Amino acid sequence: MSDSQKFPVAAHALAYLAHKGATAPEHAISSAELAASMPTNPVVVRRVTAMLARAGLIDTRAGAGGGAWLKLPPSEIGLDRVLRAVHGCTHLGVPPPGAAGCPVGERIPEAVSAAISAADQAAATRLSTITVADLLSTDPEKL
Amino acid sequence: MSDSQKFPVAAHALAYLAHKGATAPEHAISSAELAASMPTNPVVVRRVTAMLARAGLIDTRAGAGGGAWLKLPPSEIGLDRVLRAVHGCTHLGVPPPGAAGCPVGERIPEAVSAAISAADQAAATRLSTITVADLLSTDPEKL
DNA sequence: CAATATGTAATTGTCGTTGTTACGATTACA
DNA sequence: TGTAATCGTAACAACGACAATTACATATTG
Repeated sequence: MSDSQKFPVAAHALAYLAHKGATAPEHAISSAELAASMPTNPVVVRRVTAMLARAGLIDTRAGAGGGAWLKLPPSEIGLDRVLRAVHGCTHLGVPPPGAAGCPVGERIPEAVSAAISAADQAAATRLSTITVADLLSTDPEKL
Repeated sequence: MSDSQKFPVAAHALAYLAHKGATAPEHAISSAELAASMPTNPVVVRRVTAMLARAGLIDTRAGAGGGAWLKLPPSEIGLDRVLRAVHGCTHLGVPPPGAAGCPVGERIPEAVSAAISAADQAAATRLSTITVADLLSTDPEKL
């Protein structure tokens, strides 16, 4: 599996919505405007916003004057939820199968897998301490 | 950038060396044997062991009876060092450049970048609590 | 000298992602 | 009711990264 830019794009989009005060259908932001702020392609943005909508973080509406808006206050959207929304993980790799025959050697892959999962969870836990609102603060208090 | 299997391969190789008691040149394990335990290609293993050697975790020797052996006790090799040795990271993505013009929007990418770095560091810190020796323990006390 | 083994370059095939176009469905507004 | 705007998604090509493989110079043992 290859690297994906979905998480940074999602985080940027949510921060942009928060910055623009898009918290209701009347203030929806179009994928074209979000894409211009990256900058990237509107379709790329819609692919991500569709996932964020499925995760319940935003709502979207088609049609003239449509677009996306936040369903929650920016201070209540932890980045771990954003990562999960786009099916992200740390991508540290997948353990090799492990050769059959050696009783000890066969267990190495699952131990490596457990270590990767632990790292994955640690990253998610750290991201949970950062919210979309934090992405807009001018001071670098979040590190 | 695509996913890399370097970290799992490195972790597996180190655990295999520890399991085989390869702690001195006389007990060197060849890349062919390591590759067979994955299983993968010997060249893939050598690419990784070369990085581990540069990081000072193992030593290697060419020639008949050559191969790789550990330079440190397995209990002193934290997996964060292994990850750094293979130049690994969480691969959460790279923030988009951010469109020029909006003074607030321009700062979003660096905020996202800081969040990704924080997640990266959290993952490394978690991996530092797991050693190569832990990968061989039969009980799943590491999670 | 022959056999074994590393380190690295070059090549190929595969796979995932991005960017793009296209299209049907939905919505606002005149 | 008609027109324009907008989403969601499919289809496609271009691109890049990686694994696997072959090849070879170098190093070491016996």
